[in-house]
Amino acid sequence: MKILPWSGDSIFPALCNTLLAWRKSAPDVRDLPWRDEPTPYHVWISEIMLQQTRAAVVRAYYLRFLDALPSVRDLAAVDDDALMKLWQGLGYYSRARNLKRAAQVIVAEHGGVLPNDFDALLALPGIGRYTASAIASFAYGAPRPAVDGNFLRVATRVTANPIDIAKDATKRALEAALMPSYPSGKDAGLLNEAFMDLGATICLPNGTPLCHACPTARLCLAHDRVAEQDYPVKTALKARRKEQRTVLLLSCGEQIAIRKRPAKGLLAGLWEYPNLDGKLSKSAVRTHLESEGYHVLDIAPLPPARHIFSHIEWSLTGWAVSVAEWNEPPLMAAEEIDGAPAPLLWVRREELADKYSIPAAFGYFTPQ
DNA sequence: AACACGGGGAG
DNA sequence: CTCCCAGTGTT
Repeated sequence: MKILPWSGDSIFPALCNTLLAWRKSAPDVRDLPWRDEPTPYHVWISEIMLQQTRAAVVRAYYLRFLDALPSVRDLAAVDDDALMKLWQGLGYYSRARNLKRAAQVIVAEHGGVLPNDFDALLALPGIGRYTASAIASFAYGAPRPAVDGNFLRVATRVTANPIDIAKDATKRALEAALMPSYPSGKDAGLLNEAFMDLGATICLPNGTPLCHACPTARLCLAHDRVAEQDYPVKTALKARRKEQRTVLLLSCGEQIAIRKRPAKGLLAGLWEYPNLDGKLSKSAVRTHLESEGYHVLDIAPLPPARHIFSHIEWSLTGWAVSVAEWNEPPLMAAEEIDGAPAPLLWVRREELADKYSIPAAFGYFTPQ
């Protein structure tokens, strides 16, 4: 696909002027708490949470997170399980781990304050070009475009540019093309907000964009051609692979068995119910557990479940298994994960809900 | 450049 | 079902 510069790029200065004026013209109709007091810490936390996550979902998480961890130093010292509990349900859990790692760097190397330099921000774990630009503009007034999905959609639509927005080169080129049109100071952040607000409320991704309400409609080339739906152009996503797993809700008296997932990969470091590859029958589950040394008292089927990740689809078969108490420790179902045994942890039900975060993919089986 | 990485809301 | 969201890190 043709690379920038694109003929429509001459629109960019007028686009930025129009969007900035639009953002300033009306009171902020969106109730977004991170806009109330845009300190570097607040902007940072919100921007990380907002990655691939809708603002409506983030709101509650954001408020709870800041209540629990009001400062960079609090974050740098947070307990890992408590951190995951705060993040449970947001997905992309490496964001939370990177948040803590970056906080420790900020305390150690930047006096506990987010750096105001774009390259210094970019060097922190979990902060890429988008987030570095967002922090630099919202919190420090730097004239930098924050190139996210909204920005890419608006920029390519207004200029009717068929460039593939999934390509990294596209993001770089548009960032460079828009940078000269960016103001400094408070307006830098307001202009980035304008791109996001337009993309979120008017220049919509699916269905029909609300061009009748769009401040940039008169200079939008896609609108002029009645071709709004043709933009943005994006390479198709790869098909998901399908996997079958069998989940065991293992109970012994009042205790439930969970185990920690490997530190790398899918749902890294999170707690899960023990589970096995494939779709196992009742008798296969019994045979497996007895070979591990358990005395199985009862096995009952749980409703089948499905969980969709961005790149995997799980079909889950669940069994509620009751096992007899034992006297000799080490009666552990030592499932091999990446060659290393993952011992089971037996916890009381109340403790499970209170302290351990079970990701949604296994949440279907959480006992009531 | 391609892929891994969650979960949910909307059409 | 499909798309995609205020993306980043790894290979």
